[in-house]
Amino acid sequence: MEDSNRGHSNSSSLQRFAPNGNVTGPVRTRWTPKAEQILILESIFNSGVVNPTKDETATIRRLLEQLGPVGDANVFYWFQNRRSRSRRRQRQLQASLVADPRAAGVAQQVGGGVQSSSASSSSSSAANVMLMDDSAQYLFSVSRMGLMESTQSPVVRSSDVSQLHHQPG
Amino acid sequence: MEDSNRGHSNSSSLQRFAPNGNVTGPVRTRWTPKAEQILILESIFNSGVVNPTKDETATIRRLLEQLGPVGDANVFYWFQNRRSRSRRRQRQLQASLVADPRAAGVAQQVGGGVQSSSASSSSSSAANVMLMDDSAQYLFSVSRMGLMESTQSPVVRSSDVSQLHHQPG
DNA sequence: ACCGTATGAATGAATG
DNA sequence: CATTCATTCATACGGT
Repeated sequence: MEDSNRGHSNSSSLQRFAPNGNVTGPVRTRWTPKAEQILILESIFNSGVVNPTKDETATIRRLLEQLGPVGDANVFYWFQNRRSRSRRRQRQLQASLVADPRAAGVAQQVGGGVQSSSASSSSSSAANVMLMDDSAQYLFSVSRMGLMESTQSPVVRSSDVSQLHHQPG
Repeated sequence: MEDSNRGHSNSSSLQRFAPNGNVTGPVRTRWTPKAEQILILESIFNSGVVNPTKDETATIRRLLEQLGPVGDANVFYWFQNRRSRSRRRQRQLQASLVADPRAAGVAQQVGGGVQSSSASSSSSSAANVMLMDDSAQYLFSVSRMGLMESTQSPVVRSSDVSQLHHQPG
């Protein structure tokens, strides 16, 4: 009963009833990451892992899973969206400061800002380590688990999430 | 001196404090479009431009900017929400009249209702020109400014059909 | 003063 | 990776 890998549909708490009081509705299927999960994800992202490999994704998923139900697809989507949004913000920010140099310096927290190249999870190396609060312990767990070393065991657990495009409507 | 093309927060002296006098962080004030701005936006939307490209968005923003502070993001969000809600209302209306055929005929004004799915800003062509009130002058301005003539470089997408991951390993 | 609605903003999920 | 859709959150605003 490997219910893990696929995109997880939130099924815990938060029951939603139809506006007319009809309960026939299929109670929301979108993953809502918990605050701690987001913290972990952002820590990882900020640590330089902006585009995790398949196994890294699985590892991260396993980590997050300890705090609540989540699937590989969710993690994958999260990083994809994060990169995209990061880049967008970066561009907008750039444009803004070209248009108005006075805005320079304010540079509010818009995200780490992924390296422009095809940074396929430049894992270790010159990762721009930023904040090191409580969530750091999770990162340690990660490194211990081998996220940084991609020491993937030859255990092919049929965890091939290959096609995740078949989500129930 | 165009100080911003990014999501604009209302800068018109609307500082907001929590009811208890507590300044709860980043008082995120949201953009409140002026009546004339909404008129322009709806005119454009009704003229068939339901999904403006990036440069069209910039042009529209510039237009609106003459009536008050606004950013590209605001315009982007506006069209996105307009499309979404237009569709949603259309759906609900449909559902309603399937459920209760007696409701047919009332067909209240629920909005333009984007004609089809992939209507990627079918700008000119057979745009369903509807109302031609005062706001039409703005539209003329728009067309003069070249909103309809997206002189955009050929967008070649990498479209490498990224499965889940494609690591160079 | 509260409450319900309209709507700007954010983000997960998908598609190309 | 870019763009889009759907759903949800947050809030400005009008009604009672």
